[in-house]
Amino acid sequence: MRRETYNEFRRLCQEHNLAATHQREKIYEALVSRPGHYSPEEIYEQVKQDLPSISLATVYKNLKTFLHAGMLREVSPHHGSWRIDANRHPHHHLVCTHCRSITDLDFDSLGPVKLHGKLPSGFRLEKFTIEAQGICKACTAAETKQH
Amino acid sequence: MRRETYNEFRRLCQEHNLAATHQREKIYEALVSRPGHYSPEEIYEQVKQDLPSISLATVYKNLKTFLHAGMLREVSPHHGSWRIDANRHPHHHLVCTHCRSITDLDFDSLGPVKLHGKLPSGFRLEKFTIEAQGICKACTAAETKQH
DNA sequence: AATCCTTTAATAACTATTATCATCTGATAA
DNA sequence: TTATCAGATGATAATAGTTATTAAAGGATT
Repeated sequence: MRRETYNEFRRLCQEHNLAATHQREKIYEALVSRPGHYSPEEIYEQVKQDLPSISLATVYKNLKTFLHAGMLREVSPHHGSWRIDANRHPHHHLVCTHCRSITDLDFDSLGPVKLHGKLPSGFRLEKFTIEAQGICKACTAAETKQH
Repeated sequence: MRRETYNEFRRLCQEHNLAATHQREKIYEALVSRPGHYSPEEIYEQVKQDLPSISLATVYKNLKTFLHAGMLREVSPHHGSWRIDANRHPHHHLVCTHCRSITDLDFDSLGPVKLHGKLPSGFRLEKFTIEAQGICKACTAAETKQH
């Protein structure tokens, strides 16, 4: 691992009161040293090359730990369950990051995406999708009721 | 079901050579008659109120059938596996709808999202996310090689 | 009614994820 | 150094979500 990455990892662990273990180091490295956004399984495979005895559960657990500490983020708020869209008209989505509900937002509510320059060569664009992420009405209500 | 919806359902089935069965009718209705975007399990629960003996597998199978026929769409190309993002700088994503790979796109490559008017009342916006969906370089290459 | 093809329901199988728990590790104090 | 202890790990069981299998039911056509 590059010294810079290593120092950052140590710093982040210290900041969040996490032991900077060998396993965590390699998991972190597997994430930041490569360009894509990988699944736990892929990260596991990568780390296993250095630490053959690591457990998949350790990968999952530490990813959760890192996320919870704010060291990492989820790429998308809607993994985990398959959602179907029966609306054939162009539209956007409002996504509640709390209850994961998804509702439609009129196409005209948002301006078009403007591309500055070009996309990476070789990528064949089909469309831009915009999601408005936040907390829905119901969740906001439930929250304020609690306090 | 509203007559209009029913007719549309019949038409769509005919168009795609699908038997317009009772089960399919109710599944379709469960999707279009309500505002949100539901999971197979939720659709199953809804349909069960009319057809108590329907099987969850039937729901899955017909959702796939509808999708394949183009009668419906998936809300997101990346449900199914959890992806982690270690890039703490603001950025967008390029998503390949074929191999499901996700790579970063510079924040400055795209202009800001413009909101015309207001979002539905009660929704507390955290951020807009933009995804560029399409076919990545590797998949395009693999495709052309085949033909 | 007999035949054929499609669809369905039940359920087994599989994959992704989470929980459990015994063991191990590293830090600190004795 | 050893004893202690909290936290981390690895093995694996448990669960949730999804897909595959298969026997039976339904519907159209002969």
